[in-house]
Amino acid sequence: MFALCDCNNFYASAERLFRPELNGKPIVVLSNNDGCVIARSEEAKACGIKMGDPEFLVRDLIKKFGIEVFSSNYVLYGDMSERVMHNLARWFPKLDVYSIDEAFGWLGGIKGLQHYIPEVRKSVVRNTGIPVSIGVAPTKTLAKLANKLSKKTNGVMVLDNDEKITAAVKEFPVHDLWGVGRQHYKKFEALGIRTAAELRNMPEMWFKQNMTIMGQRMWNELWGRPAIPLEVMREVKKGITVSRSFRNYIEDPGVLAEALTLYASRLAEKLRNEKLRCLYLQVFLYTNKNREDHPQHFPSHTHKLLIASNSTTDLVSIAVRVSARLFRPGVKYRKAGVIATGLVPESELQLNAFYDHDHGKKDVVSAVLDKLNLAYGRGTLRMATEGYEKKWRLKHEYLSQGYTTRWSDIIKVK
DNA sequence: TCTGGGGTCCTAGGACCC
DNA sequence: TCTGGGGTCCTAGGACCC
Repeated sequence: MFALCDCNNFYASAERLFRPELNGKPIVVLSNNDGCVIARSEEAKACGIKMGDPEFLVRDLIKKFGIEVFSSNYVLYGDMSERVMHNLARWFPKLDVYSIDEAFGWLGGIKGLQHYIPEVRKSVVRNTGIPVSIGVAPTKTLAKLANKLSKKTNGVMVLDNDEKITAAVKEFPVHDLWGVGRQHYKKFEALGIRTAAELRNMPEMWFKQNMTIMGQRMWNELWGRPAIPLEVMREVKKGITVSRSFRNYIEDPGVLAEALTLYASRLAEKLRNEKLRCLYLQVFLYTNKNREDHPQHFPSHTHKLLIASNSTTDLVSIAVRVSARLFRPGVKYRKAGVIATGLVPESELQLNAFYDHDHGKKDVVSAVLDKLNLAYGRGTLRMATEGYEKKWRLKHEYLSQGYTTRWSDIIKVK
């Protein structure tokens, strides 16, 4: 049996934990650049704010209901997430951390789940202050479904026999199923398939033909046969991305180079943190696809490195060079990013016989960079091409404090 | 004026290999 | 008239996830 544990309204709950006067009040958390709503308390949902709503379109609702607004504070959410996962890990023989606010727990032969699961839930809420919901079923897909249903009751739903599963899928809307997005839903709608029960009654081959092998797995999972295994070692990443929207449009290649310098520097830091180097560096630019009156341009290029690297100077110089080639005059760019792929462990550096490598000099520079920036704050020492003014930098007008990660921000008790 | 960021997996097609 | 079979690697694009 699998348990899917999910934090309720995670970012909103994390913000409210340190502002208890907001209990019972509507609050929302905005995406980076204060662009759109990515988390809502139950009270905010009741005000009619929807997931993904652009902030400027719901500004009137926010004012009308006095909704408290927060910018994303990922340092805080990351730290709270660690606490929740640490607590969950004590209750399950194996834990598969699936996202910042969700984990699959494997229950092995644990008996008496109807009593055990509520205990898990109570313990996590007591120890972290974050409310969680838990759904239990024989497969991951059904556990996700049980979890959704649990949110309407007391936060726990255990589907441990066929009768309970059949009852649960009977009226469950297909678009709420794990693995069904907008495109698949459109197809189901055209065929008149509304519920999970109706969907799983389709033949296996129909799933395979219409939804590739992913659909075939879903079909098996809906019938209680596990097709998606637990992944306890999820941390081996395939790629690492740093990308951001700009506060304003960028139309100047020099300013674009500033942004790419910052992103590539952050990417190099992330690689070094994970003790990885990359063999490929992809650079991409985006225009605003919501503006039909703007010329659109989504160029991208993947550069192959001769030797895998995680050095700031290497990645920055490639990113700046590539971005200059991708840039087209007269286009308003909205977003840019860098993606590192072909990741290899730092310890397994493969040298190139035809390349005059630097015998580790760049590693020394990177180490100095990391040491100074750790001691004196991120960005203390940086590449000159990053610029000084940075008018394109993210908007973060409603940022809360680093309550659990910065000494000066710790809450004082009178 | 104002619409996020970071991922995964799958498929198809091209280039290349023997 | 009629031009193989079996691979790998890479890229681009689609769909989905939180």
